[in-house]
Amino acid sequence: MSEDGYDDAQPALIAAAPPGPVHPAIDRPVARLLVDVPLAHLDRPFDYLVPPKHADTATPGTRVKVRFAGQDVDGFVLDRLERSDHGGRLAPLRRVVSPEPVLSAAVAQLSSSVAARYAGTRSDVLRLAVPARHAGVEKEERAATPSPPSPVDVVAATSAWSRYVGGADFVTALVGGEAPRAVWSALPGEHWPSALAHAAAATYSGGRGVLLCLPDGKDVARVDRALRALLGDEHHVVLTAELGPAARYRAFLAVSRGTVRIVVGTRAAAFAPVHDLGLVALWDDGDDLHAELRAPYPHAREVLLLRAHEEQCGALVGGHARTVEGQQLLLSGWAGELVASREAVRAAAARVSIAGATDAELARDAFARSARLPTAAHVAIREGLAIGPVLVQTPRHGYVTGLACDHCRNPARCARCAGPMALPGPQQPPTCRWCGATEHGWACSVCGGRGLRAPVLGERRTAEEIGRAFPSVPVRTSAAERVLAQVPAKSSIVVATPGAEPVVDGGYALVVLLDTWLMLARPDLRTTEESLRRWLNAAALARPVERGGRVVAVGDSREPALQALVRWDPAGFAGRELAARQSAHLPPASRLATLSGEPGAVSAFVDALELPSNAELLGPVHVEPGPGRPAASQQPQVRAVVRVPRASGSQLSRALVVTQGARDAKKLPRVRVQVDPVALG
DNA sequence: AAAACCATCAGT
DNA sequence: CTGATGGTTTTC
Repeated sequence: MSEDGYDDAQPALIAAAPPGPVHPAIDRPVARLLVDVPLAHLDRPFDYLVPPKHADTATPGTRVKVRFAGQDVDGFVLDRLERSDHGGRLAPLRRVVSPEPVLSAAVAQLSSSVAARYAGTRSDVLRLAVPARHAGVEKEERAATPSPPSPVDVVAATSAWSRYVGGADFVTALVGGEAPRAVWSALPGEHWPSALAHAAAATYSGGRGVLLCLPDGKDVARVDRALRALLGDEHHVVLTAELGPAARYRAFLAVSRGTVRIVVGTRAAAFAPVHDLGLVALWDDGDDLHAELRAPYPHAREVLLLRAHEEQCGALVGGHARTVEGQQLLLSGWAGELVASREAVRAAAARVSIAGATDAELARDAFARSARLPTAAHVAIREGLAIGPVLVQTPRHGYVTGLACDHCRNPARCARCAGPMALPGPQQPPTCRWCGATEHGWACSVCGGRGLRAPVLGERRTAEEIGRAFPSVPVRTSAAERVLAQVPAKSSIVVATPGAEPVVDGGYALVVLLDTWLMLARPDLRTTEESLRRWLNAAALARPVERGGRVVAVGDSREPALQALVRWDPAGFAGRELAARQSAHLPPASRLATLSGEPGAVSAFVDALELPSNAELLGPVHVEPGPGRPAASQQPQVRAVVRVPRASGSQLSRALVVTQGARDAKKLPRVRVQVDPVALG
């Protein structure tokens, strides 16, 4: 972490008092502030004179308005000083937007570290960190400081963690004001919202604040309920974007003012100015919802780890799966492992089996070809329904946009450029999504097959098929547009897309994972890791083996990720995956940045970069104008990739900032820089 | 977006 | 050598 320390030290303040009009002497008449402009070369403090009428309100952390380069811009006061080291004359502060100190010293520091880590600007980070002001909320009567919590049951907290080796010690350390750091492999069936709430309560009982980050609103709601059950209503707040501006600012103020010191929220909550932070926790850190979509694209895990480092607090990174980044934290010794014994894992897990979808099995199994459901899975559903609810996980509609060979199921690739094939319309021949070539006589390059199938049917179609196969059983669906949080513990079938699986009291009798081969066909760096994560998360919802719980994965039993699922071995898988990344020079073993934009800009950027000698440069290559933003510029887009060994990561980030700054100063076309992007196709 | 800066050069 | 000019850099 220390390699990321942001060195923005200013020269000593030796200059004489500012020339120009002298105000009646006020205490520290100079305000040092960050202005809200997105240009990299202006990401440094600027000094302004504080007029006497603002002497008491323009305090560090407040929002102000200043005249900057001829226009009115917003800024945050970082500090008040006796004198400035700026040679020229200082302009006066125009207005104090609000005397509310919304940018704490800790978060100001954090913003610097995050900007440095992601080669972005502090103003971009601050836009993510500090929610928009809502004047009405600010005027509301201050919420009363809650009465001290009823004594937290530390024994209960300890016992909630006692199934993990070192779990009790972890809780004790949190209570005692220490800063333990752990990568937690949650047991299948674990009621993890309670476990997180217990860790929070333990930290709180030791007099410190807590920050819990969850992937989505549904998970936040579950932890919110667990915290209410443990501490009542007044000791924590929920902080998510979906609250709306007023409620969000109200929750933020309660935290910023120190009224409330436990925060549960989604990725933006990672910046919440919790007082006396004692623990930061992140659930399911492999979920890509933790990656911010706006520049500089920080990942909640990295933000929280930087915070744990800077604010010297405990850290808990947990999930059913283990990410390679989590594995890296263990390998480097930064965090310790919080896992259950093999026996405890075996006892908590369901019996996992693989229903074959190999060539030979499919050839014999007519039902499997038509309904994607091998006979073994069909039988398992029938048996499962006899004792409880059944969950069927199916890849999202449109999850894979390409076509696949209907015989060997390998993704169909363009003969010319190896791009993915798609059907542009109902009566049209397959077309390459990269080069646009149409393919009238397509043949599979692996098995020679000539049939194509559109591989993803989506959860509705799957539900229809399953409904036909089990006509007497209610079939529900849960997917992105309509997510069910919970289903009753009755015999029924739930078809859900990954991440939208409802929970059920007592667990599912059976969890079926459909089309595992499809998830693995995605052309991305993290495909296998991500697939295993999704399977583990669904499989963790099944009952333990002694209560008849089963998991059936439809796929190829030779697939390593499926074998890791059968053995319930997320740690072993992460270890092997990290080793593979190390030898392939991929993150997190390396630090990698993508530079995208129009061709001339990207190559000029690359030429100007002062790369460390051990850097590798790949590309630039032409890329699809990503589906992300509408056609703002019809310019062709290219992408270059730069990577360096992990130890040189901060050097790379600094070089990127320098080049971006130089280009911004010359008003050259912008190049989008993404450091360690989550997806790299 | 506006001001300050700077190099260049025609006119003295 | 000076002052006007036009493009570039800075922005407190």
